[in-house]
Amino acid sequence: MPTMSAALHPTIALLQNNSLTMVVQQEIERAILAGEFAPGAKLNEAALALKMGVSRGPVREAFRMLDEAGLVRTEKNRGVFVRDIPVDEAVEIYELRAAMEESVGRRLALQMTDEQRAQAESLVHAMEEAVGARDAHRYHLLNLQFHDRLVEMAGNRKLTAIYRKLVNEISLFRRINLADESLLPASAHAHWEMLRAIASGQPDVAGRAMFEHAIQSKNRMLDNEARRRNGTPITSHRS
Amino acid sequence: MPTMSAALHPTIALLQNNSLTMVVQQEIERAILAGEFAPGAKLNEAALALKMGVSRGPVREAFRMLDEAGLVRTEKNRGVFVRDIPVDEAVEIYELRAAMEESVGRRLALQMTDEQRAQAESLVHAMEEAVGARDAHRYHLLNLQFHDRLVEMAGNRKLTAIYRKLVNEISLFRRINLADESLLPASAHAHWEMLRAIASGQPDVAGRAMFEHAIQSKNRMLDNEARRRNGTPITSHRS
DNA sequence: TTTTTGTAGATTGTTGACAATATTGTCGGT
DNA sequence: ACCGACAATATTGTCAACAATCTACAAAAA
Repeated sequence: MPTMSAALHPTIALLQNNSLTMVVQQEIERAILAGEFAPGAKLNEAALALKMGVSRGPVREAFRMLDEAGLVRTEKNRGVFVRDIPVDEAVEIYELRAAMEESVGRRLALQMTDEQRAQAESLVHAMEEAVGARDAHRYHLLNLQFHDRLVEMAGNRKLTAIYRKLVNEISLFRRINLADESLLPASAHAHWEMLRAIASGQPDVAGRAMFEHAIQSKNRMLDNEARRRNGTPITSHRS
Repeated sequence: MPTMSAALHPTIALLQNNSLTMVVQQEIERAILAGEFAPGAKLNEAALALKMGVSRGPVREAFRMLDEAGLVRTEKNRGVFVRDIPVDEAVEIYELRAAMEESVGRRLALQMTDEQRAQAESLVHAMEEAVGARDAHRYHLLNLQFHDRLVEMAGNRKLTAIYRKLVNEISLFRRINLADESLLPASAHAHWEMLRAIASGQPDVAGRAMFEHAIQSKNRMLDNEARRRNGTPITSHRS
């Protein structure tokens, strides 16, 4: 019997490369990021194992991975809980992400290809369409994708991997953080500005643009947080 | 009976917070970073479990944590191996670290206290003593400590945690990377320059100083790598 | 009422056994 | 000597059972 390419049998390749631990880890991570487990919620080993049709061993191993990745927190003899990111840590993540995006901007100013720029521009176009359709959710997804692609284009895989982990963690912070629709047009415009800064070929300009954009994102988050604490009065937005 | 602070009973607190998995994870991590397991070496579950007097369960859970932390790599049905960082990934880590240190420099220029500066200066003094004693190993440790402290002083715990993971990973890259003694005096001088740039209070100057220092560290690594491939001719050093 | 104590149930921590897979060694054949 | 097939061994993947710990609730004491 001739050996056939595993690519032709995706299900076989799946089982060959993915241990139960990996499958369980990905499924729990997906569920957490999808909001199916709220931040602070307790994850029950036996219940999860039963639901996924495996024993507790793989579930426990998956828990250790998710803990190291920062998505859950483990308390000895008490269990694991979906992490609830405190505000100060969210601020730290936003600021660290800003520094990383600044670095990305500098790099892209020097090396972004025409094809890459076209790809990024098509994403902003799609964002504008989402704005026109008043589809804040779709806009949010495209926004995430836009930044992810830029980071990826910088070509530093380690940076990309860490950036994605940070994005995952920040998504655990107050999921009710959808920008209100009135801000979307300005946000779309800001993305054109970033691409223009990158296209200028000046690393400092591009880096500064991406940094400032990320800091504004942090400030919006802080505004939302303050509004929430004060009983949601509609305040003016920071610069 | 009044509840007593756990801090008064350190041994009790130790057992309460450390599961076997945690102990095993820390011990394996220590052994890897100490070079007791060479990069690429296979880690045998049963052997490790036997040596540490536990069953394979906690060892497997520790493996998943170390995998997520980037210290080992897991191949299904084949086992886990100490990661051997390829050159291109080492370059990525150095460049990412440079971006992070630039961010640290900027922040420190604005917020470093006199006490913190004195602490940093005392570390550089100790480094100069190590130079005088021709103690390259001690110099190396102080160098690591100096940068770690600066990063910590920036006050972003997330950044600090990720920085330390990067330092751990880079230590898996060609452990025979000790700088030759002739370079040490210049290196010590460079650290004074960084502190001076921070003390200037100008974020751009301080950030630039720390970035350049990190990039030089990357270039030294690349020089060593090239020398190794060419059969160790003594080349001139990059700027 | 409030606090404490004790017990039953549930949950996590750990272990050893079994199944699945990979690695090593052996034996003919060429 | 070299190569492939096949058995023997070792190692990893998974599971189910047992031990340790925590939680909830009720009874007893202050």
